[in-house]
Amino acid sequence: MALSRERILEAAVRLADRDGIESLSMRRLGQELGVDPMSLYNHVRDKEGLLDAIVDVVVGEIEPAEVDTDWKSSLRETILNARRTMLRHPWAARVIESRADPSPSTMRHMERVMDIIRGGGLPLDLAHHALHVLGSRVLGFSQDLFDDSDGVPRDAEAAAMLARQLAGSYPRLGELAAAVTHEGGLGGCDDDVEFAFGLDLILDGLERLRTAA
Amino acid sequence: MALSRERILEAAVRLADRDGIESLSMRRLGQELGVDPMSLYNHVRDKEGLLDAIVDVVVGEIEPAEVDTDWKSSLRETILNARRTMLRHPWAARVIESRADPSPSTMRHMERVMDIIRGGGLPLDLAHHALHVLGSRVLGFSQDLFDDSDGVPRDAEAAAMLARQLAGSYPRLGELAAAVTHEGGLGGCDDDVEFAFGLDLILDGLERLRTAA
DNA sequence: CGCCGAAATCTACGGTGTAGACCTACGGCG
DNA sequence: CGCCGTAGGTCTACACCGTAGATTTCGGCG
Repeated sequence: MALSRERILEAAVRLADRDGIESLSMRRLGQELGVDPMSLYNHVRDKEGLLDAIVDVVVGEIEPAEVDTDWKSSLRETILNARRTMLRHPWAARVIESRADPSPSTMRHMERVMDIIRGGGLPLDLAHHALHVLGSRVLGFSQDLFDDSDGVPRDAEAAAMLARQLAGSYPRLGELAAAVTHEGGLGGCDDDVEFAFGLDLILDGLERLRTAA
Repeated sequence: MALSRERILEAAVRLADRDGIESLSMRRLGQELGVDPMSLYNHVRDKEGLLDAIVDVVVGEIEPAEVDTDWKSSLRETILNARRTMLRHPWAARVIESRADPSPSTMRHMERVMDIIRGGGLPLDLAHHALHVLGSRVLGFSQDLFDDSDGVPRDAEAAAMLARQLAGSYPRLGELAAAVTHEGGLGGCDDDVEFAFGLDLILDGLERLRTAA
C-alpha cells in the first residue's frame, strides 16, 4: 500500500488518539506506517505542517447543525457538535491553540457559525462581539481552568477528606469542594452540563442585547 | 553570586519573556546563568518542575482587587488585573494550560475570586457555575480562537484586499473582516474592549440569575 | 588540619526534527 | 528497445533536547 498524505494523516490522528499527542513524533509515525521517517517529508512540509494538517482533519469532522429557524438552537447544536468532536480527540484543543492561523476547515466552521449568527438577525457589530465572547467555545473547548471533577469520582471518602484539608488554606474553595463531592448539596460536577450552562448564559446574554438594540 | 532557586526562576521568566517559551531549555537557561545545565537540577526537580515554578511566580504577580462592596466591580477588577499580568508574559497562558494541577498561587487567586463571588451573595451552586463559565478568563486568558486584529493594523489597503478575497470563499467572515478593518462600520478590533465586553456579559448574566433566585 | 555534605560539573545515553546525498522504480519519448 | 527525468523512498549525519550517574569542588565545623 503506497504512502500517501491521506494515509499519513489518518495514522497520525490514530496515533495521537491512542498514545497521546506527545507520542506523535516523525520517527514513531514512520514506524507506525512501516516506513522510513524521512519518507513522510515527501507528503508533508515538516512536523508543524503535519500538525496543521491533522487539526484540519479533526475540525473537518464537526457536523453542521440541521437547518433551523431559531438561531440560538442552531448555534447551540453546532457548538455542541464541535464539543463532541473535541471529546473524541482530547489532544486536539491543545494543538489547535498552538496554531498561528486557522485551518481551512476551521474557517469553514467559523463561516457556518457566523452565518447562523447573522441569519438570526444580529447586527454586524454584535455578531463580532459574539464571536469574541464565544471564543474557543465555538470549537467546543471547555476552557476550564482546572478539572474540578477531581477527587476521584467514586472515592467519596477520600474526596471529602481532600475537601476538608483544602478548607484549611482555602475555605471558599473548601466549601465548594465539599459541596461538589456530593457530601453537601450539588451532586458531582458534570462537565457537559457546565459547558451547556456557560453556553446558554452567553447565548441568552447575546439575545438580550439583540432585542435591546 | 551563588545559584539559587529564586535566581533560576527569575532568569527563566526573563528568558521566556525575551526569547519565547520555546527557547527555554535547560541548556539555554544554564548558559544564561553562566552555569552548567545540570546544576539547575539541584534546585528544581526537572523541567516540568521548572515550568510549574515559573507559572507560580507569574500568577503570584496578579494584584488583588481593592476591597469594594460591589462584587461585580471587585471581580471585574481582579480579572482585569490577571489579564494585565498575562499580557506581560504572553507565554504564560499556554504553559498554565499545560499544567495538570493548579499551582499554590493559582489556588490563592481562585480563593480570592471565590471569596468575592460568595461575598457578593451568590449561592454556592451558582458560584460553582460561575467559576466554570468564567473558565480560564479568571486568569486573564482571552481565549480568542484566532487573532482577528489580523490584516496588519496600519496597512488598510492590504487589509481591505484580504477582506475582499476572503469574501469569495467565506462571505460572512468577509463582511466581518471588511467592517473590522475600518472600511465599513466598527473601527478596528480592540482586544481589551472585547475582553471586557465578554466579561461584562458573563457577569451581568450571573447577576441576573442571582436576583432571579 | 581532616572530614562531611551539599552543590556544581562532566560524561554519556537515548530521544527529537530534519538537511542533504543517495538510490530506485517508473512513465514518456526518440 | 534504450534512455532519461523525475518523484518518492532511504540512509547518514548533525544539532539540539532532557537527564541519569559518577565525579569533582568547596565551605563550614569538629
